[in-house]
Amino acid sequence: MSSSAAEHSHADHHDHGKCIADALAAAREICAQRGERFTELRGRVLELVWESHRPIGAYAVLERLKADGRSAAPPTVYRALDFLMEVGLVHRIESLNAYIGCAHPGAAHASQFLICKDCGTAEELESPAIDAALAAAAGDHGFKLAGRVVELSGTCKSCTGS
Amino acid sequence: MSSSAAEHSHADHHDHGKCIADALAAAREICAQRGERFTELRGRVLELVWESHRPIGAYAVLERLKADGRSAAPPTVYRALDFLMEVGLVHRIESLNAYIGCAHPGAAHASQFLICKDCGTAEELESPAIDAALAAAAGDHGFKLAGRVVELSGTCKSCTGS
DNA sequence: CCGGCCTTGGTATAGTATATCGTACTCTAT
DNA sequence: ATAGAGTACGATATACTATACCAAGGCCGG
Ligand SMILES: [Zn+2]
Ligand SMILES: [Zn+2]
Ligand SMILES: [Zn+2]
Ligand SMILES: [Zn+2]
Repeated sequence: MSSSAAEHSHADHHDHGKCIADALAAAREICAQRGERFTELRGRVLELVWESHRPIGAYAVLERLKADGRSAAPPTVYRALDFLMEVGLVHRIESLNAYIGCAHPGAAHASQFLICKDCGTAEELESPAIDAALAAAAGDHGFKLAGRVVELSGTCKSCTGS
Repeated sequence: MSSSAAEHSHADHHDHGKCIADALAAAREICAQRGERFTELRGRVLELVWESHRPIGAYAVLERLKADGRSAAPPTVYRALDFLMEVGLVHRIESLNAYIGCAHPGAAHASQFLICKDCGTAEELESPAIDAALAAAAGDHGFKLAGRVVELSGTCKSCTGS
């Protein structure tokens, strides 16, 4: 396995394997509850998204699928990603055209992302204060709020220190 | 000139021509102050962005440039858009891969967008409350904030009424 | 006028996403 | 079991978005 320098630079250098396994187990659970099929392909794509542990592009997922020896094309991965987003297991980062595993799947939530320009990580927040401010602003303008894209870029704590 | 039904559905059906003229005049002023060259091409691109009066894609701008009889290619429009964003005359909407004229150019500002899924308009806000909430959340996580992408989708006031 | 810098033209290519069609699988109801 | 409906996947083609690169022309300070 390979580990980039950026990955090692992080303070919370958790057990990556457990991290992924937990995400997959939770995903299986959630899909079962919702009566959705958590197929082998979908599981593998989710695993790949979590393995990167930072936002990963659809075509990067595709390459890794091919590296498995599996036959795959763009629609293969986009379908899987669309499904995973639908179920709430994956988020799309609009400003990066990339995807990342949801840190708190299972419950509907409006999240925000802190995207480090140095190490590439994207931390998922669920700040009620931000969401309240967004809802208030929308309400002030008679806007019926449906979707939120909140992506903050800058330098994360770990990268600032070094 | 053409006007779509969606455009007409809006309550604040302002004088479009004046709207564009004002934006161009302000742009000329700002570029002069900053010692930047507001060339014919850049002016035309800004004009086209404002003409659409909702987020417009780079390739849509390109088509309109060609319709002028001008020779143009993708880099032509991307260079102009990059310049206009640099100077703060245009914003990019990440979730749409599109561009829109800045409603309050000249001063640095963090803005948010209310994007109507029905009529396609994108209203630019500058909510201090939202920005404060974002800054607070970033600070809580030791994140040094540099860029903000806040794009809310839903249904605008005009479209909700009808 | 010269030389440097910025702007633009032009071509090629990279990167991201979807349309479409056919096949295989899964589940369910007869 | 078998038929049928619905879903998921394979495969090909294409659309959409963005950048790399080099050449030519315009502007401006010397
Ligand atoms: Zn999430
Ligand atoms: Zn970092
Ligand atoms: Zn603005
Ligand atoms: Zn609307």
